Amino acid sequence: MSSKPPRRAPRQQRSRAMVERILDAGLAVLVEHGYERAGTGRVAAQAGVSPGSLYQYFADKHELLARVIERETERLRTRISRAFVRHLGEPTPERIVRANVVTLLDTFEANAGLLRVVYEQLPPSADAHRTDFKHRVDELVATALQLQTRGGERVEAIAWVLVRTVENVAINYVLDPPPLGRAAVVDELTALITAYLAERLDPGATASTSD
Amino acid sequence: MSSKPPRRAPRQQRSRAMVERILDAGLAVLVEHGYERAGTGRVAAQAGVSPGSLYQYFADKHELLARVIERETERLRTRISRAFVRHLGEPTPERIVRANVVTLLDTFEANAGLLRVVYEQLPPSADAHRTDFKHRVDELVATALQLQTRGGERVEAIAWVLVRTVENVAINYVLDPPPLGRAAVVDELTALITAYLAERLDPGATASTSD
Amino acid sequence: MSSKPPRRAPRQQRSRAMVERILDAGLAVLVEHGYERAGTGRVAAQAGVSPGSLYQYFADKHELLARVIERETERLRTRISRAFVRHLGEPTPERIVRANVVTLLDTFEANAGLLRVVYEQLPPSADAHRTDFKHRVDELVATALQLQTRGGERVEAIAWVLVRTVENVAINYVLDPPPLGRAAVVDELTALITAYLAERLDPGATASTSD
Amino acid sequence: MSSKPPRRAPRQQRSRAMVERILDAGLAVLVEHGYERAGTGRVAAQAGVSPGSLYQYFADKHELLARVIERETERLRTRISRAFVRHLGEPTPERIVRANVVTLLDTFEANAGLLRVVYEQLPPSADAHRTDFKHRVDELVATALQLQTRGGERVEAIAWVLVRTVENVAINYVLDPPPLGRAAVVDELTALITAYLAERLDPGATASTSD
DNA sequence: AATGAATGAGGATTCATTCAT
DNA sequence: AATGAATGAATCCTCATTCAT
Repeated sequence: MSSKPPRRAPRQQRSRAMVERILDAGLAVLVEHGYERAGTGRVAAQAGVSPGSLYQYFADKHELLARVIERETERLRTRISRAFVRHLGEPTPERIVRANVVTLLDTFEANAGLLRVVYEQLPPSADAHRTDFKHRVDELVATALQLQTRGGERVEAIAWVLVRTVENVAINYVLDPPPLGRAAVVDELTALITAYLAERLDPGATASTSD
Repeated sequence: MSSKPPRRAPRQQRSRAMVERILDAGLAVLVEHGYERAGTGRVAAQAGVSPGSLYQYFADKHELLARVIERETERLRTRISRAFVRHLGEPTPERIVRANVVTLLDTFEANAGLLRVVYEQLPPSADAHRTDFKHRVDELVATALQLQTRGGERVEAIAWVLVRTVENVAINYVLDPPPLGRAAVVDELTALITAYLAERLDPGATASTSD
Repeated sequence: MSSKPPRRAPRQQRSRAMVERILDAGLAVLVEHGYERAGTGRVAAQAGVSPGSLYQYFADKHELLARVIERETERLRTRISRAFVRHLGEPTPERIVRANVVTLLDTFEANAGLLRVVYEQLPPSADAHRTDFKHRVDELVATALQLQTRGGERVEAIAWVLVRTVENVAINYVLDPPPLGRAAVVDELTALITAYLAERLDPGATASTSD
Repeated sequence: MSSKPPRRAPRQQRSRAMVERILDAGLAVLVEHGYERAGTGRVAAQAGVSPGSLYQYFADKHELLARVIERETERLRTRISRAFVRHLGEPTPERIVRANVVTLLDTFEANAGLLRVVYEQLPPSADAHRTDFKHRVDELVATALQLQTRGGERVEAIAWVLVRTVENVAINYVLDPPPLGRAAVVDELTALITAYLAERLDPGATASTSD
């Protein structure tokens, strides 16, 4: 059905600038008005561009908004990934975990508006990226665990649980801040992860809870 | 925000039945079509009621949908809370945790359609209830921890982190099922919580993080 | 693809009146602005109705315009058919033919605006009716010829040629009037048909009809 | 109506070639997509030219399409006229008529796509040429009749009726083919014309043409 | 002369809401 | 209380046309 002609990839400099302008405007509108109210008209106006111009570069409204979210998501991913690698130099596992928690909270706090849209208003059609993103992080974390430890087969399950745990605690801290103070959240989250990893990756050390 | 005059609460029995019919229809439409496509027309048709009648009981579309979500959320909360209390009779902490994890996954799996809407498509305007819901669960869990242990001041922070952890792991298990198998998820989540609680509530037992 | 819900058939009196108002407006707009410029906005304005109301009764723009044309075509057909039957009482074939020619020119002249749209601007999508209409006339004329004469197998071919001949001469007389005077056109067209029928249906005889 | 300044007639050879390319493209698009969907963008793309270039040679979209139709119409007219003259050498009037009928059907069949556009979708603005075309044919036929016979003053009326008759029968044969077979159509149309001409131009005689 | 990015008015359609019945 | 026809603002998208390069 939808045989829309693919929009031309911007090659000229002016075009590229225009695309950036539109994506910037899309982000602003998305954050200010939410997904449902992010109309093409509003985006065009915000970008100082005519409505028709949007369609020079994006097949329709959904592609435009998907690209906005894709770009921003990618930015976050890059920042977090780099910090992750950097933090591997920390001296103890607890320090590694803590440093990553801090980075995560910082990054999320700096992008609260975007996260609100991404986590609370994305229609299923635009969902693909969030899902893909997490799966890639799963693999990254599983790999890191595998390398760092003599972790067995459970590594994937552990990574999966960890990623979802950290994600949501951090998201909630930003989008629905608890009356706890940031330090407490960092401490608790760090403790949660550290205890879990100690239990799972270094089983001899302590014991399974009670039995 | 909403300066609309509040509609009269239905007192007649017929009215109450009508409200239920509309809420039922709202739920069905929400689950089948998603938030954006949950139009008043569709809800009215599904309820076998005229569009105008909706406004006898709800100020506008958003109040209607918010009430749908409120009602369903409350149902879930009740079910989970009751099970929580029941599970306190389990013999060991690990068994208590595990039983609650299982209940949670069961309940969420049985309401996947609703959860998808609530967790992926809610506009900010309809968001209030998810938040309230979690705050009440926070209190519940904090209280239980307080009673069960000699846990100190950190109880609230622990409860907050725990609730968010469990919530999201369970939600993800239902809405974006991992290639892990249910048993693995139950085991890991149980281990995560148990290790964390042992660490925090029974600090002497194992290692402390940094100190 | 197009699973548009069928519009409700108007049962109330008010609804029926509304449909008529819209169709009247559609005709007026069609005649004044032509098919391409017959926008839903213009039709609604002309009808003194809101744009949305159009869609209460018509699935889309094309259904609306098709219904306008259908209704008018049917009116013309009825008028011409009745006259056709009436004219069978004329004393000679030549008089029958002449009477029908006159009726045709009269009717077409009275609906020149509509005919211009129907014959010069109909997109293929709206074409079905013109075609159906002519096929029905073909059958009517073939039947009449069969009854009136001992005409053999060629009756269908004769009817087909006759219908197209008369149609276009009459249409051209109205839409692109020749510098001939109406009487001359009536005479010639009558002579054309009469000579043809005499030749084909009464092969042994000579030309002249009367006698 | 069109108060736009007339574009300069192309004098350079390259320009002339460009105009031809555009007209060719216009014809292709017109035949493939119909009048309404014959956008300037599509024509430019088909011609391998930029949209802006169109306006170097044509004041607007309508002039462009009108010129396309003008050129094609002229081609048809030329072909038919030449055949007409050639056919005057046939031995009997009936043979002359038949030969022309055959030529007409052949030519129309070979240009069905164009005719569909011209006869079913032309907006009034592009209509002028069809009209002109027929008037010139009228004169041609009237002259021929005048020369061939001692036909009196009615010659013009006869030509007018004849041209419209033949036109529409042929058009219908191509655009909405009857279930008759080509031979039958040729026979009937020939008979129609022959009988009519005999009656009108040779009034004393009987039906058959003889010589 | 040619380009093609940018324009922006225009058009079809939807849908939350109202109100006469 | 209920109805459902009517509303009309809002939305997405197209396309003829222009103009800086």
